[in-house]
Amino acid sequence: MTVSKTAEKSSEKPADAAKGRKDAGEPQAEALQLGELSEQLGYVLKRAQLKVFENFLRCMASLQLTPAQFSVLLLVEKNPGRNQTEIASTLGILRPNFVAMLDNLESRDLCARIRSTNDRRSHILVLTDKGKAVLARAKKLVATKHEARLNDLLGQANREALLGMLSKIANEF
Amino acid sequence: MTVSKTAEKSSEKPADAAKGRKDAGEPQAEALQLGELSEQLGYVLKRAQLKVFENFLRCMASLQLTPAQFSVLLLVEKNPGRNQTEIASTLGILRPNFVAMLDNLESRDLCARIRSTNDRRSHILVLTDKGKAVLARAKKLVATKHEARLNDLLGQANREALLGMLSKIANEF
DNA sequence: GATATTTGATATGGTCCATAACAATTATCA
DNA sequence: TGATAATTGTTATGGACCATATCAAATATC
Repeated sequence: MTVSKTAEKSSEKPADAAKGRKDAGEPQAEALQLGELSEQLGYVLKRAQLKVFENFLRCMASLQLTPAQFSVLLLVEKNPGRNQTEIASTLGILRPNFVAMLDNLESRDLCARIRSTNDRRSHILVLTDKGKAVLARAKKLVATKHEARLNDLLGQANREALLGMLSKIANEF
Repeated sequence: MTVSKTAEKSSEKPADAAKGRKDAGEPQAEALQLGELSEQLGYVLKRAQLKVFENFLRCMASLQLTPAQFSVLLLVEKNPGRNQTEIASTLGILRPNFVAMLDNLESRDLCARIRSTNDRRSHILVLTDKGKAVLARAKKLVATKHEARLNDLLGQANREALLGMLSKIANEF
C-alpha cells in the first residue's frame, strides 16, 4: 500500500554502470555497449513505462494516488453505477485483486460500494464528494505537471502520434 | 521460475467487460466508456507493454526465454568478460535479484560464471556455446515473428519513430 | 596493517498478478 | 415450482518481481 515509499529512491538506474563518476581521470572501466538491446521495442517500451510511472507518482505525491488508483477513479467517474466486476474487468484487473484496491479507496473515503437493489449480489461503485474533489485535483496535476512535461519533451504532435501507435499496439497486437 | 506458465492464459483482457457476447439480442449491459483514460499516456503505455511482452513470450515459447533473460544474453554476448554487477546494473537489475536469474541461465548451460583472476571477488560472465546458439535462434525468432509483426502493424517508418520517442522518454524524462 | 569498500550471495518483506474455493444471490430449465 | 447452474464479492494462497539489510571473502585506501 501507501504508494511506493521508494519512488524517489535508487532502484538501480540503468545506463549508469559507472556510478559516482565525476568524469575525472581514474581508470573507470568503460561503459557497456547496449548493442541490439536499444533496438528491441520491448526493452525500450518497458524502460519508458517505468519512467512515466515514476514521474506520475512524483506528480501525485501530494494526493497519494498510484496510476492504477487514478485509473479506477477516472473510470468510476465516467461510469457511475457500475459494479466491481465491470470496473475491474475493463481495467484488466482480476476481481480478487480489485477487492483490496477498493478497500483502500473506500477507507480513504474516495469511493463507495453500494449494495445494488436490482441484484443484491453486486456492489455499485460511485465516487464520494471527496473522491470527486480529489480526482479533479489529480487531473489538474496530471495535466500541468505530467502530460505537460511530455509535451515539452516530444512536442504536441509527436506526443499524439505516440499515443496513437501505443493504442494500436494495445488494441490490435 | 520456468518462465510464465500462464503466458497463454486468461488474465482478464480489458475492453471486454461483456464477456461471452455473440452480438445477439440479449440485454447485454452496454460497454463502459473509457473516457479520458484512453488519453492517459501511462495507461496506454502500460497496456502496450503488456501486449508486447505477451507476444514476445509466445514467440519465444520454444526457447523458454523471458524478455529479461533475452536481454541478459544479448548484453553478455555484446560485452563478454564483464562481471555480474556491471551486467545487472546496466539492465537496471539489482545485484541480489540477479543471482537467481544467473543461477537459472547457468543451470541451463546458457551462460557461465568464471572467477576473475584479476579480482577474485567477481564473476566474469560469458555465453556458453549453447548459449550463443540459443541466442542466435532467439534473435531470429524475435526478428521474424515479433518485430516483423510490429512492422506489419505500424509500418517500418512509424515503428522507428515509436522507438525513437520511447528512447527519448526512457533516457531524458 | 587497520579500516573501508566492493562483490556475490542470502534472507526477507512488499507489491502485483493469477488461481481455487466459498457463501450469498440470481438465473436457468426440467 | 424446485433442483441445478451461474454470477458476485470475497478470502486464501502461491508465484513473480522488486527492494533493503546484511554477510563473508576479497580488495582498496590510508
